[in-house]
Amino acid sequence: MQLEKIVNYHKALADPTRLRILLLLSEGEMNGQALAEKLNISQPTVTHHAAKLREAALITERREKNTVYFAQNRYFIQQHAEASLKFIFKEGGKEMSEPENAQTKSAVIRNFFAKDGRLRQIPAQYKKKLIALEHLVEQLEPGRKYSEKEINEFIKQFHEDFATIRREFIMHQFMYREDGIYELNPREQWTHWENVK
Amino acid sequence: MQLEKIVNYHKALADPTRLRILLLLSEGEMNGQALAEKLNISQPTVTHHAAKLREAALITERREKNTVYFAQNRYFIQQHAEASLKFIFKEGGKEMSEPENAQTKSAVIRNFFAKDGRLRQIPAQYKKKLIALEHLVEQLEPGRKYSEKEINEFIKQFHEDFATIRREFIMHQFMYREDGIYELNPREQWTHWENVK
DNA sequence: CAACTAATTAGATGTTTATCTAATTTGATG
DNA sequence: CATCAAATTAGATAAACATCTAATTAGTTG
Repeated sequence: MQLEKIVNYHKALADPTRLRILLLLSEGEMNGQALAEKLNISQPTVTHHAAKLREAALITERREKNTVYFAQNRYFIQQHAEASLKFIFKEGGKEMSEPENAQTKSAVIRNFFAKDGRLRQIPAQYKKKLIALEHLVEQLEPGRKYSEKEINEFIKQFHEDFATIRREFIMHQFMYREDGIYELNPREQWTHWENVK
Repeated sequence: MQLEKIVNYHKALADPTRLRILLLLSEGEMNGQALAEKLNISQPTVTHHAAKLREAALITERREKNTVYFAQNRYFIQQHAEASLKFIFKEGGKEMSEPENAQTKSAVIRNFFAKDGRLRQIPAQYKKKLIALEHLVEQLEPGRKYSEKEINEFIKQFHEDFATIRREFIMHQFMYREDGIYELNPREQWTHWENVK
């Protein structure tokens, strides 16, 4: 449900300790112990808050040996802030209808992809960008594990800026990365399916 | 303290009932009883939540006879959302130095405004947008009250999308609106002066 | 002022949650 | 496999909070 998500976003930010964690992370990633020390709290407390922040998708984690590095997920922080305002101001009611949606989709693909299938440019507008990204990931094999090099090669077929696009794949949850291995996420996790449902 | 304010903002929004109140108010003002009925909660509960929302300046109240009408305070809701993101992303620390600032400013004006004074396009980048907006509002008379129509006419001299720009004027605290009457805010309230101080 | 209506305050109750210490798990490394 | 380091889980405690009913206040109107 829409409402619940927004509540959780604000709950996540409605605590001074968590805000201070995010503030520290604005300078770069940090591991649990470092946070505990900086904030003068116990490690379990950090774990507790990290869990809340993770649930709301406000941070990302990266495991190296046995230490976990936390980082801001700027993208989702911003995304949720926006969604929240839209909700309160009720600018969410007037969504595209399904057919209109499908129409937009093919229009975007026509406009942004060349005949040979290459992506002319990355759309700046949010929804269009998602459509373009989706069009790309649909050409990956579900379940297959890709190395970073393979992903780069794949993207380069369509666009020279593979680094940006690879990052967007992760950011919008089209793919999941662990230890340099990339894998397609199930469709239900793709970012804009949230919007549509 | 900065932190505390932001926490309170998110606490205010971190409750489903309060969000639903705001949602109802997005359609216009409402009194306590009506809210209680719509939401299926007791009147004291409404009072309780109204107090929280009022503390965070997210609603305004108007008393008529013995009934109190609540309304969204869209302006502050947006303002706090913005402040919150700025805080988390720490866009308060690394400011431009004054001379650099002045230089950037005239460069932005040169680039975004045509010879005849019209705004070619609204800058997408945050700081540049602020500079452009400031340049516009500087041409309004301090202390004078403008009707919405007058504001629209004023903006149309510079750019066709008066609705967006009018909204930005409010959003960034260049102007204050009440009952359709617009007035310039004192310079100290303009958004980016916060950053500079 | 009596009666009415809407709102607020008081006080009670149950739930959520931030934090701690102690115990356990995870992963790496001698 | 024993040890070490970092993180997590379990469990306890205290504070914060959402909600209710009952009592009170504020304001209006016959």
